[in-house]
Amino acid sequence: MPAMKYSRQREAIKEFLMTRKDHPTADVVYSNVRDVFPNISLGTVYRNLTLLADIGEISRLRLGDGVDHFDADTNPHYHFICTKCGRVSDLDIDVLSQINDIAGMNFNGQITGHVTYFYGVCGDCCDEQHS
Amino acid sequence: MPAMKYSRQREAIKEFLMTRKDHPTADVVYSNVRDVFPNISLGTVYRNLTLLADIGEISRLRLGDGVDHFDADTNPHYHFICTKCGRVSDLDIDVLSQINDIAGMNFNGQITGHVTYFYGVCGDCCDEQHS
DNA sequence: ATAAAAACAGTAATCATTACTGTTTTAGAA
DNA sequence: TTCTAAAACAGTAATGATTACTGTTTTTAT
Repeated sequence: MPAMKYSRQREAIKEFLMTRKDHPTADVVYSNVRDVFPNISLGTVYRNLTLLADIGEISRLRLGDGVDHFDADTNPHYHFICTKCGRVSDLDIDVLSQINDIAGMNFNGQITGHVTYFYGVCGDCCDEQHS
Repeated sequence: MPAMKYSRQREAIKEFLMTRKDHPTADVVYSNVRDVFPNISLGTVYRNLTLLADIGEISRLRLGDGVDHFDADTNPHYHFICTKCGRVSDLDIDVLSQINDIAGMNFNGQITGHVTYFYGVCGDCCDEQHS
């Protein structure tokens, strides 16, 4: 556990993430932060995303599409992923903590949490189907 | 969509999966089916697992640990993954279809399903802590 | 100013998974 | 039971996301 030092690259990564609510992948972060630091390396982006996630300043989302997404909003909340366009969006519902208890009823062990994401067709893709 | 032909390898893969309720990875399937078909290739295992999943005879689980797990039980059900030993087990609770409706309340789009897995400490790992 | 620790850019390595290639099986018809 | 086209195979190469390594540059506290 080495002491963390300030870095302009890390700040830029965090700042970029905060401007986006679509939970970009490391690659998207990379190509955008490149506008500010033209020769930042992809390794630096990955290292800092991992580092920020480890200290809890951002969160890493695994949504079953094979690539990690990152979110500057660390408040527990749920996500929706569109099966048509792949876009990720936030859902405005309370955390379903009661389902941990339901799951634990017939289970021999301790359930401390769950990961849930919803899927379907997003608003924009629904509109396209009607036109 | 080519017509599917019988294959002994595919049958062995399916049969092995049915003997296990711990949802093994492709690699585990590979090393076990190798006992019956000593020179089956890893590619064949992957191809058949994907094929079986596509026709709905098995299901593919993405539990956030970076590797795919496979399950011969295709009835919709939930899974638990132990944060200590990594073991995966089935949970005996009803499908929480009502949470799709809850999630859809403040959402502009159609929610058709969700993926949920629970985590915590399994029975065996709980026991170890007390000894 | 100095120096140790941390971070960097660039690149190589890893690991799960998929794609390719030439050979073998399967299955239905001759 | 041949024969033949399609499908599957074994073996291997390629892909793609992510992590690890290396020598250089920043940071930060003395």
